[in-house]
Amino acid sequence: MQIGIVAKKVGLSVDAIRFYERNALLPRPARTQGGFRQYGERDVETLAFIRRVQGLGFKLSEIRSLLNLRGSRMQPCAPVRRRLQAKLADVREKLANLQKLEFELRSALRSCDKELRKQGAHCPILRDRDLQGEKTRQ
Amino acid sequence: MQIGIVAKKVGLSVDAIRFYERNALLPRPARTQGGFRQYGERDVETLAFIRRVQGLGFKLSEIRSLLNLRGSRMQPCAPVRRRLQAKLADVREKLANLQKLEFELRSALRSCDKELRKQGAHCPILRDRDLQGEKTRQ
DNA sequence: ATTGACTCTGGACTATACTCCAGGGTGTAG
DNA sequence: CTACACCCTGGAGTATAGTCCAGAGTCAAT
Repeated sequence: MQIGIVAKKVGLSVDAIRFYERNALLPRPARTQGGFRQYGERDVETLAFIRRVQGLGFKLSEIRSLLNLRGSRMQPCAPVRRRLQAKLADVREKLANLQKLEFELRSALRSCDKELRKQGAHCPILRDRDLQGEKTRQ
Repeated sequence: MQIGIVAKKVGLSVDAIRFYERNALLPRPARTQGGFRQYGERDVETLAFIRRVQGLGFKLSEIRSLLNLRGSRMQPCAPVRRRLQAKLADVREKLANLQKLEFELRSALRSCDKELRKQGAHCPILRDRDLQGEKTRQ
C-alpha cells in the first residue's frame, strides 16, 4: 500500500503520516526501488491506534511511550492503567478550572445585565478599579 | 514609574509588559531622555484590566478589542455582554468535550480493570482492531 | 514514450503568550 | 567618579501538531 491509500484508510493526511514517522511514532517502512513508502496492515493498525488514544487526550509524546508498551510482547495492562488514571486526573483538573471559569463568566454577565437594566452608561467589566487581590504570576 | 515597578505592582514580568506594548495592548508610554519607559496609574489600571479579563479566558487578540471598547468614552455594555456570552458558549463547549473525554477515559479504565481481574495477559487498550467508525479529519 | 496522478525531501510556516539573551546604555547613591 | 541596579533593542527560543511548498522523481496505463 502506498501512503495515500493508507492516509485515506485511517483518515489522516499524508503529511501527518510522514510527520509521525519522523517523530518515531510509526516505524519507517520498506521502500520501493524508487523510494516510495510501502505499508502493510500492521501500519494501518498502528495509525488507527494512534488516532484512538489521541482521542483519549494523549499527546504524541505520550502516545510514543504507549506504543512502546504495545510493542512489548506481553502487553502489560497495569502501566497503561496508570497512564489512563493520570490522564483522567488531569482531565478532571481541567474540568474544575473550566467550571470555575464558567462561574466567573456568569457572574460577569450578571453584572452586565444589572447595569443594562438600570440603563447604566458604563460597563462594569470595562470599568477600572478592582485590582485588588489577584494572584501574581512570576 | 519605571517598568520594573509597574511589573511588580501588577504581577507581570517586565518582558510581558514590553510584549503587550509591541502587540498594541498597552499604549507606548513617554520616555525619559535616556529612553526609559515612564508609566502612570492609567497604565497600571490597563494592565490590571488585561489580567482580569485574561482570567476570564480571553486571549490577547480578544482583549485588544475589549480595550478599544474601553477606550471609547461611553463604554457600552452591550458589546461586552455579547463577547462574554460567546466566551461562555465556547467554555461550555469545551466543558462538554472534556466531559465526554472523561467518560471515555473511565470506560477505558474499566476495560483495563476487567482484564486485570481475570488475569488477562494482554491489555485491551493496546490491542489492535477496533478501528471502526471514527470520524475522519481532513 | 508520454501523460497524469502520485510521491519524495527539506525546510518554512501557523497560532499562542510569552521568556531569555547579548551587548550595550542609564539613573542614582555615595 | 564609580558602582550597581536597572533599562534598552532585536532576535531567537519554547511547546504542540501538524500544514504547505517547491522542485524533482516515480508509477501505471496508454
